[in-house]
Amino acid sequence: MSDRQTGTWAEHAQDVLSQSGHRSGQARRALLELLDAQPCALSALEIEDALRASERPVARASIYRILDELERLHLVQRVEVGHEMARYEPVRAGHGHHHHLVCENCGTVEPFTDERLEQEMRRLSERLPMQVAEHEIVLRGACKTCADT
Amino acid sequence: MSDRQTGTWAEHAQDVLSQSGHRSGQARRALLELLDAQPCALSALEIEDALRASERPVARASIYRILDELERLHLVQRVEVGHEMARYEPVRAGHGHHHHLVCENCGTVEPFTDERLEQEMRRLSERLPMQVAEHEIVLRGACKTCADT
DNA sequence: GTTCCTGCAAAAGATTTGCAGTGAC
DNA sequence: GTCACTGCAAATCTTTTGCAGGAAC
Repeated sequence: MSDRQTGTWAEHAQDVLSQSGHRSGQARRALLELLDAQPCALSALEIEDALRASERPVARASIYRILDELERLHLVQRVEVGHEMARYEPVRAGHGHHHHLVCENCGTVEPFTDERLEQEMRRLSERLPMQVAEHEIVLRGACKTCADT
Repeated sequence: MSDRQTGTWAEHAQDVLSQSGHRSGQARRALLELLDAQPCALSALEIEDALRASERPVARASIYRILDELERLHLVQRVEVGHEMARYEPVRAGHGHHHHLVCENCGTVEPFTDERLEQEMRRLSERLPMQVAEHEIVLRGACKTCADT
């Protein structure tokens, strides 16, 4: 909220982390940079593979621990898109908020945004018997490629 | 679509099952009745416990197999509400379609419905580059009880 | 009688935990 | 020097699979 708009999400995350008493290790740094470069959500195992493929592998347990902590600090959002494993993506203030299309055939996950939908969600949040902190919307079906086949 | 409106969901499910070439076993019958009596989604393990508590226990493997089949036939919907396991609930034509509020504090899951939201989803489905078959919406936050504490 | 349904036991896959060594501050 | 961070291995938990006996039609 009170951060400059300049700087990457990874830098922002580092700030938040150090302000909440964390030290800076290479595993978390690598993970933050990887996530920052992604257009959409990655699973823990995909993160492990990606980091192993680059020059800095990170142990699976560390990945889960780091993602856990990032989620607790609301720096990443966990997204459940289906039968598979959980996925994680950076939470970027303002822009970047989006939802997901999941192809039931090929499993592809794509992001989408819609302002009217967001308005509707804000209205809903007022009306419901709950203090709503976040929402998650998943649409399932056949993606263009699979529908045409 | 072409079924009478009378009869329970469990009966309807039995019909669909037999029409698609399934026989009728006691495990599936017990599971259908249990699901039919629930107001909201149950996990496979909760189903196992509930059935064991009643007079007709069903093996865990059977529960998963049956839920799988029911999902394939669109008789139940799988709902992912968080870190926990998957949950399943009956799909009732027309009425009964709803979404979920999840309390991040106590884990309670509650259903809600909203017609304007559904309209918005229909509009969205037309506009997106995907043949949308279903949608799932989860709101997270603090439920009334937890928010007041 | 044939084929599906079910239970049991074992396997698989994702995620978590315990512990010891290394590194940040 | 202290305490957080990380890796490795083992454990845990949910879900899946293989197989054999029993039930439905």
